[in-house]
Amino acid sequence: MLSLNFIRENRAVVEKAIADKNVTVDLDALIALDGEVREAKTKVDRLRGERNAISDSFKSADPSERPALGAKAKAIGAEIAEIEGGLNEKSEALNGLLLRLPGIPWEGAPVGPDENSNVVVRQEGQVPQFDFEPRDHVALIEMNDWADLGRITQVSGSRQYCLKGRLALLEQAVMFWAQQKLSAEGFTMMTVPALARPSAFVATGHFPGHEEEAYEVPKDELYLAGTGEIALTSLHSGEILENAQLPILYAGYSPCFRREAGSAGRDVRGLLRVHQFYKLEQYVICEDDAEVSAGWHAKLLANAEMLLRDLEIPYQVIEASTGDMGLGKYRMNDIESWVPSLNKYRETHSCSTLHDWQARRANLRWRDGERKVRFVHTLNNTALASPRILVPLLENHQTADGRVKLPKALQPLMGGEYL
RNA sequence: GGAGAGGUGGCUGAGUGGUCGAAAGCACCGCACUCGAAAUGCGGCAUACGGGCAACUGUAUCGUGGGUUCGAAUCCCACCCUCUCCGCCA
Repeated sequence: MLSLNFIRENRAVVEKAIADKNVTVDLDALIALDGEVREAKTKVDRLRGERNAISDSFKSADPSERPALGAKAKAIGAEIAEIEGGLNEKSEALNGLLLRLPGIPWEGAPVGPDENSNVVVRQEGQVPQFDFEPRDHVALIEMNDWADLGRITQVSGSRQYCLKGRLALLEQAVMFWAQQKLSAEGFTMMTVPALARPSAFVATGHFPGHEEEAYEVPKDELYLAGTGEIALTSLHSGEILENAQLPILYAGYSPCFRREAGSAGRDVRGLLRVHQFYKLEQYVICEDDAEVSAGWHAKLLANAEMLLRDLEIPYQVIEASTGDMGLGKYRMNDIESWVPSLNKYRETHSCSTLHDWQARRANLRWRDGERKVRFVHTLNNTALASPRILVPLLENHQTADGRVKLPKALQPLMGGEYL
């Protein structure tokens, strides 16, 4: 969310952001509504002041004057109610538009309407050269009986999976390993619920707009989150954090649910795109200084790269374009891991800086050195999302005989060189 | 699920219809005292929106939303949340 003050004073900047982010918002209507709301509010405030003055004089007034005072106050009350009727409607409309307004992207982001404008920043690690025909992860799984990808659909439908045996163990191992790594980097481990209220989805920016991508639990007015970010952002909502509390570093672990509406037929094979997965998420709340949050952005990216390096998975870092980065984001860098069977890199991580766009929605603030109250900056990046990460993990480390050689980092936890 | 209690400022906690944005204490900040500190004394200390160059000022906020009233932290209704006991349960 942007402040109305900022919108009034930087209209051209907002217009450019709307265009660059490839969204449609009626800015003219928004600005007109803002004017109307403010005008009505001023009027109501003045009337309330008058009525308060009458009420204050009520007790000291001569009893014979009281009925007249009461009638006058009541008349003002009616006037207020009338104006307020329209005012509520207008502020709701205004708020609706405000929630759809994009954050201002950073100047360095490539400008373009969608992911085709993304830029590869760099590639790391050695793409494996196999002297045999490499198998895809589904073939490896079937050879080794590492999952049930068929039967489970009769229980839960498509895009479901059931990890089995050593692969099920590997998922736990790699998560625990990553959790320890992040803890060592100063992140506080948090397990957070996937079930959340609509307000939490609004705070992150998922609502309004992406309702179709979330599972709904109507009986309890809850939705299933597709990322731990949703719980973590609202965890401190409404608070004013003290200077000394910042930065807050969380390593959030949660189940994640995505309906994958609109991606029918895409990545239906295997573990790449599923409805339920588990994600360890890096999450930062810091002061609203662009340099400070840029520093954390770099750190979150470096952490993710450290994990991939230790997992011996080749990857590339993407600078997301304005049209691809999402409504509220200031900057987004995806990391794509090498998937041999597809002969290309696929997204496994997404690192985002939101500046104060989410903080305003979540009403999440801090008190600076001069005791002034300001909104914080929020950032998040994947640490590890499974089972997607298992795809490059299996495929990049496969051997000619259909086994998988574990990266050294995981060998102690798994008790051997091979899965 | 059943029965009961309760939600007030950073914290504790007073306040059951008006002068209450809210006593008091703690914490915090400033000043005085001190070589320095402690103790003590004095003062300050919520947030949002609007008006004013400013001093300042108007409105709203006592879990949330409605209602009653000239006037609501205080009365009524709904919801949310917390706690206690019972039941159920991984």
